[in-house]
This record gives sequence, structure tokens and C-alpha cells, in this order.
Amino acid sequence: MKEVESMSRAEWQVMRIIWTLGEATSKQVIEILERKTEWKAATIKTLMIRLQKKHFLKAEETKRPYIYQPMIQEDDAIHESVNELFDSICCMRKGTAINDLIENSDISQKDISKILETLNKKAQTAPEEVECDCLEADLD
Amino acid sequence: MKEVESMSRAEWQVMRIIWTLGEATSKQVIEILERKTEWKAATIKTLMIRLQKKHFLKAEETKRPYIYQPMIQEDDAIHESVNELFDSICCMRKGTAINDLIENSDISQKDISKILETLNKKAQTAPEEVECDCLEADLD
DNA sequence: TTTTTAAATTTACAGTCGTAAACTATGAAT
DNA sequence: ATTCATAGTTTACGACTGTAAATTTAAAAA
Repeated sequence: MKEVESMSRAEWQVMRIIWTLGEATSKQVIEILERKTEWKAATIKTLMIRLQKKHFLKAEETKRPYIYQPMIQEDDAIHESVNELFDSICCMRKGTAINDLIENSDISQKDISKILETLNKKAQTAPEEVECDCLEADLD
Repeated sequence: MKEVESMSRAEWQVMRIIWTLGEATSKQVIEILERKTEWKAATIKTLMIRLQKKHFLKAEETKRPYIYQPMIQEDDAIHESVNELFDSICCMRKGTAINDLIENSDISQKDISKILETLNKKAQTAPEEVECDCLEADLD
């Protein structure tokens, strides 16, 4: 009963390598992840196969070794994950959550400016209060 | 090999009710969630039992019906979830992710001010660039 | 061409999750 | 004291995950 495939935590790690490299062989991914984690090569290969099944990765299979490429952009994937998580948080508490996140993340000067800009624009139309919706029926 | 219990998406919905009410009987939770979702009462009860096992909920069991109370604060739980997600995102992209989040969330004037303040403080010491760490070995 | 080696595929298995029916115990009503 | 209704517990089951060994296939080396 799952409509849209989602990427598991471990699969995400694999994608990060491939997003960063643009494309990669399983050997490359395995080398990097064996340094980053305790995973065995077979584990990493399993994750790559699952990512293929979910259409997050595709493999150029005309010759060995295969070359794997992402089928989804990193920013899109991040957008999905982050928004999915925030969808389940009480809307009254999202502001605090974001504040918290900012406090705990390294952010570049440039990104800070961008965020300031977004916020200032948002302040124009932002409500005084955001009501808790935890007890309300979902809008379908 | 799981160190810390985590709350599943469905369990989160149950917690939201109880956080908002402060405490609740299963009947109350069931009534509200039957309006919000398609879940059957038994499903909701299962979730509550799992939350007890994970020590996110406790039940006052001296008399029926039990009264359930949260064992973790909502803000702490949000902090955990959000930070866990952000831990797996490329640090170079967190700024954009946060910006995106702000664009997609309703935030109160007060929270906006607070975030602006945090950002301005952060700008004081923020790096020019944040490097991608996707290929690097984890610091253990 | 046979052998070795590297890469890819299959199979495995226990734990979590969404989902819920079946069963049991308790308190309230008769 | 018996009978219901309500609440709580057990059992279930398939999909998804983390984890990886075993097996097969293809390419490279001998």
C-alpha cells in the first residue's frame, strides 16, 4: 500500500556518493563506504540493487563494470525527505524546529543571506499565530 | 543493533494527540485518529502498545481505562527527528534545505523574528563556504 | 582455452512497521 | 451473581530494512 518509493537511511548514504561523483562503479562506492562505515561490500551491493529497483539509480549495463547514475537529483531528494518529515510535525512547532536546525547546522554566508531574504519576504505575509492542528481531521 | 529507539511515522501521529492533550485515554486517541486517518481502533491500540514498549508513552494502570502520558517532550522528539534527518544530508546542502523548508512552512511572526535573530548571530561566525563531506570517512 | 578474479545476482534472516483480527479481562448494568 | 460492553493483550502477516553469505557470470590473465 505504498504509493511512492522512499529511500532508506542506508540507501541514502549510497546515493550521496553517486550524487557527488556524478556517476560511479560499485567498486568506487564500496571503497568509499568501507571507509565511512562498517558495511561489507555485499551489503553495499544490495543497497545499490534496491536503489535500482526503486528507480533512484540506473546502471549502464552494456559493459562491466556497470556505471551507476542517479535517476533523481540530490536537491529533489532532500526536498522530499525534509518535507515528508515536516508534514508529520505539528505546524505550530515548525518555526522552533527550524530555528533549532539553524542553530545546529553549519551554514555558509551565502546561504545565510539567502535565508534572511526568504524570511524577510515571508514576514510580509506571515500570520501572527500558527494554530496547532494535531487534533483536527486531515483535509483530504 | 539499534542503540536508540525511534518513533515511526504512524506512532508519531499518536504522540501528537497525547502531547496536545497532555494525557489521554486510548478511547480519546482512537476517536481523534479515526477522524484523521483510516486506521481501525485495533491498529491505534497496537501503536500505543509499541510506544509503551519504546518508553515514549506510559500508562497509569491502576484503574481502567488507562491514562496514557508522554515520556518524552514534543520539542525533544522533534529535535531528535529533525537532527537525525539532517545528519544524513550533505552538509553543503543543508542551507538550501533549510531555505526550502522555510518557503514551504507557515511560520508565525514571532518565530520569524526568533529565526532572524539566530541567523544574524550565526552570520557573525559563519564560514564563507561549507565543504561537501559525502566522500569523507566519518569522524568516530 | 582454461583458469582466476572481479563483479553482479540470489538467497537469507531477523527486526521494524503498517495494518488489524481474535481473544481476554474488567467494570458496569441487570 | 450473571451478562454485556469496553478496554486491553496476543497473535498475525506481508513489506521494508539492515546486514551479509553464497552463487553465478563475465572479463582478464595465463
